[in-house]
Amino acid sequence: MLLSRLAHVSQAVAATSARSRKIALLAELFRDADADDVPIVIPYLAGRLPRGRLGIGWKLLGRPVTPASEPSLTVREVDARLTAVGAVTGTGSQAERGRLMGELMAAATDAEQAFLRGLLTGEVRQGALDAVAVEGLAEATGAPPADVRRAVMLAGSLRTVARALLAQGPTALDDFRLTVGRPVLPMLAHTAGSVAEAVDKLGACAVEEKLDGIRVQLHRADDDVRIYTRTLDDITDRLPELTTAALELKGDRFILDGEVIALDGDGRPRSFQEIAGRVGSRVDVATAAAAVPVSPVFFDALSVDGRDLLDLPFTERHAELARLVPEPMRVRRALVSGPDGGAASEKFLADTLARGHEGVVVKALDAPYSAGRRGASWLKVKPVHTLDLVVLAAEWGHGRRTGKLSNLHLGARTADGSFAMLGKTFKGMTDAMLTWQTERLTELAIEENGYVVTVRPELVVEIAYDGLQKSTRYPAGVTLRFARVVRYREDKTPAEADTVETLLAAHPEVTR
DNA sequence: TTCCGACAGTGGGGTCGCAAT
DNA sequence: ATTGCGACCCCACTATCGGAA
Repeated sequence: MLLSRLAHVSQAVAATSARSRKIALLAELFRDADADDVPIVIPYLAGRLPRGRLGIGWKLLGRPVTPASEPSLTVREVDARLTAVGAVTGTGSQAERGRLMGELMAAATDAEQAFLRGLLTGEVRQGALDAVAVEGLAEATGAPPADVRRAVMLAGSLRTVARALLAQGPTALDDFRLTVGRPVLPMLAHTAGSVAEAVDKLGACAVEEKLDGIRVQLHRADDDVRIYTRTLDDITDRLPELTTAALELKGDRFILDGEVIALDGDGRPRSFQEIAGRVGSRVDVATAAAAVPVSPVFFDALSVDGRDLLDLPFTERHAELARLVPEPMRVRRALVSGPDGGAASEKFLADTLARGHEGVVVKALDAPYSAGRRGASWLKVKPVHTLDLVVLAAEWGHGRRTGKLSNLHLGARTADGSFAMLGKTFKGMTDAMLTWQTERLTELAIEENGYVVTVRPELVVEIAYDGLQKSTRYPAGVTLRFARVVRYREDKTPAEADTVETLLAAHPEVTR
């Protein structure tokens, strides 16, 4: 199959907003793909490269290359050439990778170049990623969409399922079962405004502490232990503590879901930054482990003794977990229901925060494990802080925000009356807000360089955020975590904006 | 040779708009 | 009305490479 066909379909998919039409377009293409094309075509059309590290980003894509006038590249040739790019390492590799990329781009037409560029920078923007590709695959093969989705969750890979499905037809789906040693996409949570709201929605539920660390899925088959991240990366070698912990459990075949955190001498959780740094260290693991030893804390069991627990209610899965994993290695929880459930869960949240954790996750006791989905039966609740900050600048948006000033640079007042930048945000803006702020900020502009519009610091905006973290990037030495716009405060002047001083005082643990 | 900046690729994430149910 | 998905981009961190010191 020619790459131009992919590029063309991708454009057509991007041009329609109807989900059903996107699915039909993808299905048509999948039907036409050769067996050998399938493992390439499917992920490409889902907006992802089938292999891992390429070492090519916006920089090494380099300057525009004169496009070919006629399409000639096949998807298999593209895949082979990209694989070759990824294989180049060592001294001089950046230049060589850039050169190979340039050659590939020169062989591509204008439309193909645009598609490749999007693929490599992760900006396909066709409004169809994995989930829509799954529907398309179902339509192309006549398999029930729910079964395809489930197979993808269990295989942890769209590509694998696609290949089997197109080669053998719908019966191939029966082979995808939960298997110890093969990771499944983890279940995710929605956000609720308060524990009362969450408990009210879910009925009988467990309120569990939410730990601010790295999500892990632990597999043990006899002496073989594997650890996977949320995106199914194998990080077994980076966390030897977890292998040790897994081998000490009274069972030899299981899959557990949990979080990795690090505790200080007093048993209080260390910062997310420290944990993420530890888990990200893969070259000198011993040194990293000595500096930040981590411990696993589990909250769910997906498989025990070869029994698939995914479809069992949480109550039963947790009973299995409790049988296998001793108390300190499980998250703390409280069972609540009925009219006084609200009060009990509020107290649990307060206690959890007092112990230094992030918040709670409220989980329905009767719900199955919805692998790979943001299930409605898990609701996280975290305290939200707000600040009144001043807009210092804004960046031009992309995609559906093209032509709108989008990403705001946020500043807090300092002692000398100037403003210190604390971070940026593009979240929380409605379309109306985007239009309004583009107009207003253009009026306040004092400088523009094509990307950033610097403005007179006159506009006050209320910002919600989850907490402070240390920063080497910003002058105050801190930045906001998950900042988002709540509303503009036209009733406030910049002189009434919050100060760096009060912000630091509100989060003493960060600078201590 | 060593150091440092830039880039790539991980991890963590909230909210909006639209289509479909 | 509600749900699911994709788009919008943020932060920090580590690893790697290339060029400056």
